[in-house]
Amino acid sequence: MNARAPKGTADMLPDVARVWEHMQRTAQTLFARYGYEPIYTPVFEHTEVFTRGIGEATDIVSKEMYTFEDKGGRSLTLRPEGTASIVRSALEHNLTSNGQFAKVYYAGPMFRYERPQKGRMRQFWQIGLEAIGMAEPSVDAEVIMVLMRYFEELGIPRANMRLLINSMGDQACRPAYRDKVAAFIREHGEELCEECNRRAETNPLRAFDCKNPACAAVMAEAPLLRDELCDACAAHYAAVKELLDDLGLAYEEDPSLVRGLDYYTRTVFEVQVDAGLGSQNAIGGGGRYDRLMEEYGGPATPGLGFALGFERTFLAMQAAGVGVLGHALAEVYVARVDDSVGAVAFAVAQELRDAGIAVELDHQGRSLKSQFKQADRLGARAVVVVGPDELAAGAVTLRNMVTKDETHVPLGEIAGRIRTLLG
RNA sequence: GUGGGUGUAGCUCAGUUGGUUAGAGCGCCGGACUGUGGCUCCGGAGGCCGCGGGUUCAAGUCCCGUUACCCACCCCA
Repeated sequence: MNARAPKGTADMLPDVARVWEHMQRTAQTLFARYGYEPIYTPVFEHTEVFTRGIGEATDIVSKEMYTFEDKGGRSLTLRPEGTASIVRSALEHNLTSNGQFAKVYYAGPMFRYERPQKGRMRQFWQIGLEAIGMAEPSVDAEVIMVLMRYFEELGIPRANMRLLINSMGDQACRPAYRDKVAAFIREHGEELCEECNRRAETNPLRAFDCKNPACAAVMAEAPLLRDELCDACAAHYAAVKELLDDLGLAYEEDPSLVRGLDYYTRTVFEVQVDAGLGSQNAIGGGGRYDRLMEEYGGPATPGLGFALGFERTFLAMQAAGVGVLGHALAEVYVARVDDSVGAVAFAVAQELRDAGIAVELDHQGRSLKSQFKQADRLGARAVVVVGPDELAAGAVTLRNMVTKDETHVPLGEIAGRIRTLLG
């Protein structure tokens, strides 16, 4: 058989899995300080959760989804992102009815059928956070703040990151603006690439994202949504910026920041880094989606959130020199001198483990020397040597691996002595 | 979907103009130290040289195909 993980997937071996767990622990404690609770939703959903939520015309829906039919004939899709599922779940369980709100976070794998490259996988991991049921600008500021604090807590210096923000407008002002951009594109059709011309019909705002220098030059002259926002959106955007200023959080306004999911309204943001990600640059991003729950047939319910990528965040951590986590796999190693005392060594190890101490021991009958090497490699601070000589007197030898002191310890006192030694 | 690069030990890589037993470093196991680690020295295990064809007296080395991975385009986390 083919013993290779499928294209675009990767095994997270212990060295990396340790980092993954560190990222999740960090998220748990930080997010809890801001009042967010964990939530788990299925990794697959009815396909329309994504087609309706993310938008038919987006790249994700039009060409990147893992969609399949199950044995009952249902069309299901492996989640390409997290927000749609969370909002669907909030609607299903009425989490935000009668003025209630939900502040939740999740972590897990997402799936998109794309050509893999640096910082891009078909199965990739995200941590996301959503605040649903609140429309106030201070919620926007809070969510953005949590995201920035999270990266900092992982060791990515503020100086390495760039926070970009923009406003996408709402139902009152975006449609008119959209038409304006479409008209602008048609007007300059000959100067723009084929793709951008097509965008005029499907998703005009995406033309701002085009990396073609000629298109970028033309689009720089296009009308900006910033200048077309309705009063309510302009006020909201101004309030968010003021709050970020008050928090001392530096940001850049980027009128070309048009994120690739249709559900965004008003505030959108993205965190970019310069080093480590190859041709990619975003480690996290998000925005408001005040119309999404309505799209699912629910009541008008505001919300916003962010998502960040494990793989890319890890790359950014490594670029900042903090990618490697130390690991002590055992606090204590129980060594046996020969097979005659193997059962005693095994029992001693169990006793210490029951006492809450991380213990490793040899199962394969290796030499004492090799057991000490192993103890050293695992970072054990003490070794309990079980040998026939001391055992005859009802004792074992306890070696402090740091000071090299060795003492005989009666069998019944091992756990206590080790606890003292470990401090 | 398109383009470029690379596939040799667990890992990182050497392998001269094709020449017969395919190497190094790290890691692993053992020994020097007859019951003891981190240093040093010595020894050992471990290789369908991605896969399939072809050229040749001879292919890890050349040619064709194929596949995998990497990187880039597109777009996103």
